[in-house]
Amino acid sequence: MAHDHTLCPRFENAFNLLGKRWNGLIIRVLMNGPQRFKEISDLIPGMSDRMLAERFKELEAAGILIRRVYPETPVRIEYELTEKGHALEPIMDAVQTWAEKWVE
Amino acid sequence: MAHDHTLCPRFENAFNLLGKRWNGLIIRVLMNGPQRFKEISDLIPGMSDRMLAERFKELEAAGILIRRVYPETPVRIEYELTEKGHALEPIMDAVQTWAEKWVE
DNA sequence: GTTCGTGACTTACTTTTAGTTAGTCACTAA
DNA sequence: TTAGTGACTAACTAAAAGTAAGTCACGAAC
Repeated sequence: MAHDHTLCPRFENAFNLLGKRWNGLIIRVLMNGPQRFKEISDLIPGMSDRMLAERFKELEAAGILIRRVYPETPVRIEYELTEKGHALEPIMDAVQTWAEKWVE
Repeated sequence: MAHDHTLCPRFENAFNLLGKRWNGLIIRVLMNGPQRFKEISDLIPGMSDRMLAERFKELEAAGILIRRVYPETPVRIEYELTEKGHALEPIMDAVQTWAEKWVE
């Protein structure tokens, strides 16, 4: 057998996150700073609230974002990228660059 | 209503591709040059042949790769990135960099 | 003081997508 | 003649996503 350019397991793991529907868009939207549930929902056309709630839980568990509760009246809840989440910015930028050149 | 940082439709479109399971890994593997069905299949653990065949069709339709048939005996079929596909390299590199720093 | 609206979800149900197993077809080697 | 390989395809089941409606706490409007 020849040499195998086997996949890096960290790379695979990264694409388990990014390669899941909506995650890229959610992260992209949060790059503009913390936002509330409804704001994000409004910015991503086609995504249902159910999906957004589900993704938030996964992304929080993965350490990409945090959920902050401000106990005002009415209560305000914001979602914000962690350092790990912000570190995805170069990826988002690269996608944007590619998309501008090659999409449509 | 405040300003809306609405999503760029090209970006959205790009993530329709990258945000689909297996696509990132398939593209990553093809960055190392043209490869055959079975080689790619062997390099991506957990992905079935059915999925690979389906993804190839989609990625070919999206202009990311081409299917080349070499009429030898036995016939040899290779999948190769197009220019558009190769242009995804900075994204793959950015994912790799992020993964090395933040995954596991 | 009851309905109306908003924000952040949850539940129940349907459809779509993915995973699993087996099969096909054209060869070639034993 | 049988077994194996490469590149798929078909049939079926399981998991994920989509859709619609509901909940709960509140505050404002009629």
